[in-house]
Amino acid sequence: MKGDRTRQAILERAVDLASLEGLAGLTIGRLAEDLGMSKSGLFAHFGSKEDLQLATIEVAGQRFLDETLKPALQAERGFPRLLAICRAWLDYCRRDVFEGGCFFAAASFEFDGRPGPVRDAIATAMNDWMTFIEKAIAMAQEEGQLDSDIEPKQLAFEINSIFFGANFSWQMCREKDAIDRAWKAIEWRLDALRTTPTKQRRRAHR
Amino acid sequence: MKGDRTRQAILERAVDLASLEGLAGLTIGRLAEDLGMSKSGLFAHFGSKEDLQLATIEVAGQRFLDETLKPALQAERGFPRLLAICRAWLDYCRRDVFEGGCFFAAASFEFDGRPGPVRDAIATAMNDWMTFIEKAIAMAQEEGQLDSDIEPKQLAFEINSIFFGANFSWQMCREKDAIDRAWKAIEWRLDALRTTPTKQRRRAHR
DNA sequence: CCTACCGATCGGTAGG
DNA sequence: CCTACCGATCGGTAGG
Repeated sequence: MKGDRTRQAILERAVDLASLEGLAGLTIGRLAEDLGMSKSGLFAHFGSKEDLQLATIEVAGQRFLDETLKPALQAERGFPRLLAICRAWLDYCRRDVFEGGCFFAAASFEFDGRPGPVRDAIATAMNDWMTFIEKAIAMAQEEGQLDSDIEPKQLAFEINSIFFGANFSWQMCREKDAIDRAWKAIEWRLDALRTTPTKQRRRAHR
Repeated sequence: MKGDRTRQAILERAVDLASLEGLAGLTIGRLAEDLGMSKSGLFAHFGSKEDLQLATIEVAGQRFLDETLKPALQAERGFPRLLAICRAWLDYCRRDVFEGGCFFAAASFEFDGRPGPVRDAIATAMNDWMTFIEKAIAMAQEEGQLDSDIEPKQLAFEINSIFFGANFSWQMCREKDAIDRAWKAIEWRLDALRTTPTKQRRRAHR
């Protein structure tokens, strides 16, 4: 019980530290010092550094799910939900849900050249995420609200690219209108692909 | 003379190593072993690790300029040059000009949470690059070939986002059609914004 | 450009 | 969860 709470506290801090200084740059000594406990005491919760990294990825995924994805799923399926997901992501970026920006964007660019279980876990998480967007797109098409000519994979690629761009402008360039630009780009693209639009709704998300 | 050649050889290897394992993950010992020389012999070419990192960024910029930007500038100014720059970037991605993918994309996401001179140097390089794209867009507008209603900063943001997305799909997901998807996205966007198009040209780059 | 070092920190272990 | 360690590697220096 208490061990579980400690473990969770370690991992919550590990997630933020990793978003700031990298998942590879995460060191047990630094993390222990940050939490005011001994290195070996912290280490006892994990079998190896790799295990710590894998557990950190899992907790990051949970936080993303709780803070971003689940709320967006309240929107009605189809076009509204697709929009809600995009908005939720940009809001997650703006709110700095992870101290150093999107954990998964950082981890992806950090580990794309480092084969191993950590890279595989990040790739799986990102793949799940991309598949999730694709399904939201396909649903909007099934509802007859989105042009069926566009391949869901293509549109998901474009939307996710804008997310990377937003994270970059926000975290690296500290541009205040980073999120606005990203939202404009997504809105233009989705509005152009929209079918049977309601005038009221079009106005609502402008 | 010989010292300069050695220094250049060290930095060329440093650039590729950094693109694979990160600019922070770059260690002097690893680099020296890779090049078959002593740690201190290598270190003597630089005053500190930070100097090595800053020199690595410079050489990466030079390689990008030589292999990607300069050839694209052969295209006639305006819309053709804007297209050529985008094509050149996607080709640079596909050709793996840096062993582990785009050095600057990786460095941006790695250092956005690590204040200091290294982060500043990467931010400056990225800022120069974004400004360069913006100017290419503005030129196409001046030539009357691109819709003047679109803000150059906005379109540059969108194009650069697609570049990040392409690098991610190519390096992390190992998707063969990553570059095709990115090219499609850019082509669609630019074609929609194009004014006074020639039928012949439109067909040529489809 | 080398050998031979330095103190600090790395991931990890022993034993309690 | 701790103290007290381990060998390896880190960035960096002295002296040649």
